[in-house]
Amino acid sequence: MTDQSQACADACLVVSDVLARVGSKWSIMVVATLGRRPHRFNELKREIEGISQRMLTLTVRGLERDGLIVRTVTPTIPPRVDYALTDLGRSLLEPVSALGDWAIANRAAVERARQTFDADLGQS
Amino acid sequence: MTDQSQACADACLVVSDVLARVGSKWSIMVVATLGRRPHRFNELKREIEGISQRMLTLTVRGLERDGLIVRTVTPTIPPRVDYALTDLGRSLLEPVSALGDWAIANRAAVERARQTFDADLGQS
DNA sequence: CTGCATCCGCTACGATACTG
DNA sequence: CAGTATCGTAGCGGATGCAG
Repeated sequence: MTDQSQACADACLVVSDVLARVGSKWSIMVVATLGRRPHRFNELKREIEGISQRMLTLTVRGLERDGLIVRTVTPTIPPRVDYALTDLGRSLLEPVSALGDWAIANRAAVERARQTFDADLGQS
Repeated sequence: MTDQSQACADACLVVSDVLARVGSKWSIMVVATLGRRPHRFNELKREIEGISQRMLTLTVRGLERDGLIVRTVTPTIPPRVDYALTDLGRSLLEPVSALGDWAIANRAAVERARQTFDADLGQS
């Protein structure tokens, strides 16, 4: 392995680590939803259509563990739990938005590439 | 679902789609490696330590399908296959680098948050 | 050298039911 | 309301062997 690839491997491990969390199916939706305003557990569940209660729990746990969101418990009856972005979470929103802009700007190109690829596959 | 969350869901689906590809364990490494210069199949395999042949094949197929990399076959004996970024792939490198910078800049904060979280878990 | 096919374990995920 | 627990399944990903 070259020095250059070693340096890349080092950086890539960190980046992969972040991407493993941010890139997981639901994390980005939770972060984006909380980016608008804080939400309660079931508010998140309702707004993020299709997510199961289990996955929402696991997702917010992971995000909280990484310090991207905070979980505020109000021990009333019924209990109330609010989730909100931390400063760290908000700072993540910026590069993620950049990636989001890329995705939206190039969605057509990607879609075309896929159709071409799949079509050529049929000819082989 | 509100109009706002509907608009988010729409955008998030696209973003998730991109992240599902880019965020997969090996894709970013392949893109980053090809970002430096084109590589042959086994060059990639050697530089990206830990990747299995199967996953490298699947990863480059996926990236090729999405139009992010090109696969050039030279039918000699032994056969030679080169992979390189497309313009689309290079344009992706920019927002991904931004995310990479964030990851590197905040790796310590995330690591600290995790340790704190895990420590508090033991107390509960 | 570059891949594809097969087998197989593992874990992520969804559905459901139960608790404080 | 906000979870936890359990179970079943499906797909990811590694190891190996074969082919062009």
